Amino acid sequence: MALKYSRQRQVIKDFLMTRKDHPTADVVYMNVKREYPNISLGTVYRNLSLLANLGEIQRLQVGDGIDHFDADTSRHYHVVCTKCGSVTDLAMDSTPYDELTNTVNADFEGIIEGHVTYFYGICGNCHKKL
Amino acid sequence: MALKYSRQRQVIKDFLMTRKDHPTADVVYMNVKREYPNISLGTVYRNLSLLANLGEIQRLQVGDGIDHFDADTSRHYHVVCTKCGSVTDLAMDSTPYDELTNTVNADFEGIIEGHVTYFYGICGNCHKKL
DNA sequence: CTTAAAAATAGTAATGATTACTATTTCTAA
DNA sequence: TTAGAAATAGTAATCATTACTATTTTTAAG
Repeated sequence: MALKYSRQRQVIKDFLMTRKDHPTADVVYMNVKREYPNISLGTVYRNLSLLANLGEIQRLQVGDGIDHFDADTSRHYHVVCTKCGSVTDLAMDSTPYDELTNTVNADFEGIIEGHVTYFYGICGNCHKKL
Repeated sequence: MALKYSRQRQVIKDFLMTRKDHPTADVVYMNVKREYPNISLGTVYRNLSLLANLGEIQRLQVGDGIDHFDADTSRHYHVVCTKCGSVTDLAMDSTPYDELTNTVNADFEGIIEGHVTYFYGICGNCHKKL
């Protein structure tokens, strides 16, 4: 099953690349619908999953039960605001990431391939409002 | 709404304390049903959520879309096996945890309260079989 | 030991994100 | 140009979890 070009997939990825707020499939759907009115929600889900599996985008499971997506595949962390639910990028070099993986691998009887970390707290915007 | 004792809640917590494999609500239900045949699935969900909110147990969202539960509320990490899906405890002191939180707080414009981390890889059992 | 109000339960229906299905349309290599 | 593979739109199904409601438990006070 060779991958075949699809206009819809391109539009979905293009849209995701314009956003830094890690939208859900439903948000992607509602926005893409504006320039592609008869796109199907199933198509959005299918392509987001496909792109995530190909490693072209990242799937984030931040704990609210809804998958979020990020077109930035470089290694970076995320902060989930416990007040407004926003998901924002966290600038940080990858040294702590590698250190943590190595520390854990040292005395684990299997193989640690990596880890996912989500930070929780009050985002900049909500903090200003207090 | 003061908390009132319930036999069901006690049985649910007692069962969870006997397990180290971080069972899902459905697994808890099936097991508790054996000694409490007419317990309801809704009761299991309601009490697991209640206990988690009270801080008496921990809810784990490991990425498989199903909530897992852990009666051990001490701070510790978990490894999710990418082969068999098992969730196992990881012995590690909390120094890396605090360090990571502090590192991130240093230049973040909001407030980081904590973070959740899940390690992914091959568990000890699956590793032996290779 | 009653009893009455609050809380919890069992059983069932509803919710909501996601996936599956299918007839039709779109891609693309020959 | 065309044929077969892949993708889509639209809809139905899935499945973990939550909501609802009549009934049962719990518990504190008389």
